[in-house]
Amino acid sequence: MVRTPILNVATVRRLKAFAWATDRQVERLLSHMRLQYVEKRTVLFNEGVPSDSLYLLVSGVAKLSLRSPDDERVLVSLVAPGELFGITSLMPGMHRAFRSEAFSDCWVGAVRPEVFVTTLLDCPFAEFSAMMEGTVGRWFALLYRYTRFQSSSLRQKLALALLELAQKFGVRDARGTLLILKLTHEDLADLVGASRQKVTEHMKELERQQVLLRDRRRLIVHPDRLRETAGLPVEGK
Amino acid sequence: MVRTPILNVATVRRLKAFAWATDRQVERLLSHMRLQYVEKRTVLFNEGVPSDSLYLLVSGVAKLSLRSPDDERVLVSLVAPGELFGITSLMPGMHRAFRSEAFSDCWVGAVRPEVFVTTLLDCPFAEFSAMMEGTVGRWFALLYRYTRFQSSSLRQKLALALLELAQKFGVRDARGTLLILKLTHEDLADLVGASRQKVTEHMKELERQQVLLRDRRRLIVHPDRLRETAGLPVEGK
DNA sequence: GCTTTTTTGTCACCTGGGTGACACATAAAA
DNA sequence: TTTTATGTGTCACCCAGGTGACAAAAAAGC
Repeated sequence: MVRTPILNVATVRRLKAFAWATDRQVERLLSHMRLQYVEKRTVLFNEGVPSDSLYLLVSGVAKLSLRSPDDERVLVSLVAPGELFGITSLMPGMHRAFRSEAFSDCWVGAVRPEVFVTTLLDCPFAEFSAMMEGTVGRWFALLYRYTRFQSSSLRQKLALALLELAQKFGVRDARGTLLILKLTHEDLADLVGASRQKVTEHMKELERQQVLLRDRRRLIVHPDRLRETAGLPVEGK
Repeated sequence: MVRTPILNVATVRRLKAFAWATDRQVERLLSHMRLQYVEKRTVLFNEGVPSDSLYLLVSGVAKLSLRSPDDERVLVSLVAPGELFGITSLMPGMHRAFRSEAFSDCWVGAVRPEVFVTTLLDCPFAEFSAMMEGTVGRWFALLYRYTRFQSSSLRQKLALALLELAQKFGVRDARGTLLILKLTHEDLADLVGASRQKVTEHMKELERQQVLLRDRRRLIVHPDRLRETAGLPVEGK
């Protein structure tokens, strides 16, 4: 049988979690936290599902991972005791970016993000949440792109990078999405971490496959086809 | 001559920045924002320097980059008008993670992070800042590792990953830093996005070079030497 | 217009790391 | 103990993508 750990202020301090909070705040937070035992290899949440809880790892090791286009698992990070995870729950309506599962047997504490914010910060959740999205939301998107890069071919990386650019700099056009940027192949190479020559080759190929086209030195891309070549799920499919 | 843009509530709304804030809040924020013109290729801030300002890109395109071990520039991201950047300033004492420079001629607005937080959130900066660090700080470290990965060899990626693990799971030991984790080469391979076989080869080699050693199935690493093989600046050098 | 610089396209060649295969070692289960 | 599974070490072979080199095309200066 597994002994339930004691979760009090002293334990939290030892874990070096919530270092900035006062004892009273920690106490209040703990009173709202439900402790659960998660057996090795059990999935705590899956990527893509709505995120309604924030987790504190009390003991054991947790694992964050991602399913790549070619169906491999990318291990994004290992979570140590004392760490908070599942922080997509702090941004409004955001879905889980990664899957979380127990790497070893774990004890985790779960709280509702609203409770977390209001007890520790004394500020309405909706406001804090909007603020987070406005400031770190984009950083999260970057992390997402980079973790995807891990297991992608150059072609896929290019598609991923172009998709991001289309979101930021794209305007609708009769022929697709026009990027209001003059980018050289070298810029793209720096963005995906590849050589200029290979980028040229792949861009030619993408053009041939009608994934994108060029009007003088401006790019016009076709987001759906980019998603396809990037190995992402295509909208409405 | 360059015409100074008008920065008022309407402009901000058009840029879709601070969508969650009220008109009054935006007005107050703008009154504290100093607008500046940044010519193409000019560096706004460098990686490693203290971060004391938060920026809003008003027009043009900005660029975030990183210097890799072998002295190349990794283009991390392009910033579009309406985006906030320089958000390390929202975490206490954090230094700039990336260099920012103008990709094209830009207009940027700069605010002090304290002003930003207190006008938009009505909560003491120190508290918000600590909260940010406690929640998204680790995510930032992840992004940092992944951007470094971009231009690294497998050996360097391994060193980088092991350093992160040493920070999270390491305890001091007579022989170095002991990782209190049982990791297989396959786990490491998933973490750095490589094949199990090559990881085995490189781990053997690192062992031979006394960068790490193994006690049964536990790793003992030497952080300084890891930093060296990862191509990071070594402490106290 | 002409000249200079920057970008693009395309080679041939090299290398780091992926793949499959298989022996050996270690651990867990019976 | 023996059996069975799970890691580790090491091959030989292949391929995506890096490198250098150079010509053609486009932009930018003048």
